[in-house]
Amino acid sequence: MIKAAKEPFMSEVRLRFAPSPTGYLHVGGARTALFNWLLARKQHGTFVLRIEDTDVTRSTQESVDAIFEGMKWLGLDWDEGPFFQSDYFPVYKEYIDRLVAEGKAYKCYCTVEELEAKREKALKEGGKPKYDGTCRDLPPQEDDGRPYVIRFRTPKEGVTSWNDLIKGKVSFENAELDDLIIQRTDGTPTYNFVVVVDDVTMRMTTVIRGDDHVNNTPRQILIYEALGAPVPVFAHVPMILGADKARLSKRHGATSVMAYRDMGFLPEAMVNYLVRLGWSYGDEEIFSLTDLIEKFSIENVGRSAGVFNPDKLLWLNAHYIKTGDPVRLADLLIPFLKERGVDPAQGGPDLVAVVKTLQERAKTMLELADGALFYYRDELSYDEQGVAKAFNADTPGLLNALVEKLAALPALDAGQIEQAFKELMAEKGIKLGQVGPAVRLSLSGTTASPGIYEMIEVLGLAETKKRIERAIAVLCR
RNA sequence: GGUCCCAUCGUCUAGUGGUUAGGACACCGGCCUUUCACGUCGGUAACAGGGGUUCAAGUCCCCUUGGGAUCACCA
Repeated sequence: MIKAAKEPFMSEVRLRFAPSPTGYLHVGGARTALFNWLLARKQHGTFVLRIEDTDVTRSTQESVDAIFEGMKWLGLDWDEGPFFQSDYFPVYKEYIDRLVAEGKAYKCYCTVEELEAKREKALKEGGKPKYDGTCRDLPPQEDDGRPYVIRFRTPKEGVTSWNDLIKGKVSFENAELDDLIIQRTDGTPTYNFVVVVDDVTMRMTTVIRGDDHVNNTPRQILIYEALGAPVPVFAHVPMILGADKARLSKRHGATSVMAYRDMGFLPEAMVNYLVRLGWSYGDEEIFSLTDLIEKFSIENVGRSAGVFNPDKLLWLNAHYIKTGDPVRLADLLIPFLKERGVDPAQGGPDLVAVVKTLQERAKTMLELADGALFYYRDELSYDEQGVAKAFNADTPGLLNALVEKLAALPALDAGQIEQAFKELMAEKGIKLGQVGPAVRLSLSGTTASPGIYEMIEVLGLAETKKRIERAIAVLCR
């Protein structure tokens, strides 16, 4: 008998991306999300999105929306969620009460001031700034109205270790850990506890997260054990650094994923770049999301931190613009064009045709937009140096002759246009260099543009004629 | 400072005891060419240092050095 494919197996992998909504989706978070998503997709598992908003004061709706927007842009969809931790406070409370009842957690009445003083004193005496356990062995007592936090009772001996999918075996002496607070004075639970409860209740099998959580992991494992829950497999992804090898931050440039969209990057370039930062597959450089689902493996993620290299991102972006579908690119280009005061829907050459002439000349959508502007502008400003070189007394005659030839063509395609140029050159006994640059300037206003034949074809006869005549009028006085 | 992690070209990396240490970005040069680009061919450039283990070490072990992370009633 064959089992239905949909039937859930205990072996099904479940992963999650769990950002805290306190800012935009940054490239590091995006990469973590991507790795989780890829592994889930590759193993036909489940990918969950969970918003870690237990810090109610720092969490914002704008940040939540920014995360959704970033995920959507990158093409990372989720199977369950989004779940918001703030919706589950009663659940956490229940688990905490259970630990207290079992003696695995206890109330601590030390005040913030007392703790601060102890920390400073310990530091001053060269000791470790750990909680000293003042309330750890207090006899159980009735509440007398004094505020308290709840601390997790960490074993004083033994070793906690795990086999990290990326880093290998990592071990901590329990004696190095102190009794962390799992519930604040105001009754809300803290991060290290909540993640564990959520990962337990959401049945996570694998946790891929940033390197900066390595030090939290032993505490969390201890909590899993106290809860009697299975411990998931961990994979700690190395950090992303700036050019100076310091943790990537705004001063290195944009860190928000959406900022890259606004700077004219394609999501596939971003995904490709991010996945290759720390992961590799032989000598291959170009990967689509579909390739990655097949080829990605967390074991091949490197252990060391990587420097974010904007140049390589740019190269990838140029690659995807060059090889991208012109129809899609044209569509994506419209907002950039509108920002520049051009609306292709209001007339002018076909945008898809325009894009085709520019694809291999643009590294970003911004460059593509800038390069496309001249096609839609009525008034061109002409590059002075170019004009000085390309225009002389013979130019008007040559240009007019060219227009006549173009007008006589049965069809205005690149092949025929080239033919017309050849005839003109033969008849006048000139080389292309004596007329080409002037045509280019007349049509585009610049010396760097798509091919002359391409431009004529895209602009069409009427517009080509108009532009050449205007150039003669303006430049040959 | 304690703890934990990391270490191959400038950068991303391949390498799993025996390689002329490979690829990619960037950079430099040739070619192509109607401009700018694209493309293409070629070049410069790395095993942090020191000890072991071994016939043999970029690969294994130790130390040093250098980076990074973390030590909250943040996540």
